[in-house]
Amino acid sequence: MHHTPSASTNFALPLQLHRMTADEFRQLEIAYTITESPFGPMLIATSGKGICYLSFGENGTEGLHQRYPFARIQPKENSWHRDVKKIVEQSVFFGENSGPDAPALPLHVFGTDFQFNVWQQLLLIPYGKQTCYKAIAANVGRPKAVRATGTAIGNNPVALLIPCHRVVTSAGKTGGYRWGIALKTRLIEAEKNVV
DNA sequence: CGCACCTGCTTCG
DNA sequence: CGAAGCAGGTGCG
Repeated sequence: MHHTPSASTNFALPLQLHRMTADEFRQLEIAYTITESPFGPMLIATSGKGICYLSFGENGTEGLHQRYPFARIQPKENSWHRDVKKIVEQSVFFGENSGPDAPALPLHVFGTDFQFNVWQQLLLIPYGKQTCYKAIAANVGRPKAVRATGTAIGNNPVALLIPCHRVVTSAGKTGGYRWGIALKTRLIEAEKNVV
């Protein structure tokens, strides 16, 4: 029913997951852009070390400020923002941008050990595939913590690139989604309609 | 700080 | 449908 996440895939975005230290978390300088995307308004935010926040359907910075309460946050576009925008646009038509010009993107996220482990597992789910919460829980060594895993997935700060939309219930239902179940369904469908 | 209590993108009976 | 199960957050002493 579900697929075991695998590290090898033809559609692998060159993403590097960096863990934010507590110190960095307190001294954060964040630049963000809000732009239109095929999936509605998208907010992209970066620290000095990588993409630290990506959300849909937000037209303000409430969520960003809530996530990084100590950060200095200002609207300012940089090349990482443009790379993300390009990836999201191209992915609709060509799958993940895995060609020779695929930009290597660093992600910079803050979370507990448990959360970080869960998010790392998400990056192993191939484009167009799905797995279930139970499988992720097992993969981080906490087979019974399925519900906690759902919560951790829901707290993923970087939507889409950390593909929490590829996790569905064991029963094959869509499950929940922080940015709305409708969007989750759309993202899953979009990944199906690609060569 | 320590602890009781509550809430979730679940799962199983 | 309810209970199990568990990480994280909150609030109170």
